[in-house]
Amino acid sequence: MTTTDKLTQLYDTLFAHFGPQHWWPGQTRFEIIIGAILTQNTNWSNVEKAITHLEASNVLSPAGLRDMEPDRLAQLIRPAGYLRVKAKRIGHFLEWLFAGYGGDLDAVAQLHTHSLREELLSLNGIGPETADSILLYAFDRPLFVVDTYTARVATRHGLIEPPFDYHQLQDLFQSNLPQDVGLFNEYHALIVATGKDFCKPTAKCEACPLNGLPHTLDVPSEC
DNA sequence: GACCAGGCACATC
DNA sequence: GATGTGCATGGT
Repeated sequence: MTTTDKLTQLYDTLFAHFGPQHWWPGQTRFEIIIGAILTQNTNWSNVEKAITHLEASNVLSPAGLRDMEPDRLAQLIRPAGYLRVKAKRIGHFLEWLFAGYGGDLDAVAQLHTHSLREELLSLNGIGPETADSILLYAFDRPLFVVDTYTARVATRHGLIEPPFDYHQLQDLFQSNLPQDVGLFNEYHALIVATGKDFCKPTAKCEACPLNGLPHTLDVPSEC
């Protein structure tokens, strides 16, 4: 069985079980970007609370957040955790957005994928996963988003052998699947759904829909 | 009360 | 270069 076959089978199995995920759970480009920063190492339900606060305060826009006191921003996003860290990270992004693009995300969208990725990665607080989430979900660029769930699923199903880094795991998916924004969108969302429900750190994988695939390894007692 | 959650930067060895 | 640690809140 080729890697492409395995990845396709994995996707088909997850899609059959979970159905379409309709990601990203955010309306606007800007909201997706802010959500991508807020969800760093954080449960999405906590992020939703923070975003609700921003919406209720009518500041969920580039200018709205730029004009806000850092302390006040930190308080509004408090439920998402790491409030001071994330307030700073949002500030760094806004500083870049206004300094280079007048606060206009449509202008940012004119950049080529590689240039935009490099610019995002140069910002303090935006690493590979956050950058790729923004590129895929806010700017429709065909990049596969790798997160802890991806690493866990791929390892447990023998798709990659540790140790590996972010790029190696990303390359596994990108080199063996069609470069399709819709596919990458859904695939990552499905992996997250699996992670939330089944593929836990010390997990009980028994009921996981991926059990029974030819490339499923023995369930590890500890991962 | 411990563990986990859609990371990242920085210090230290 | 690899490994460890701080950052913070809320659900299970």
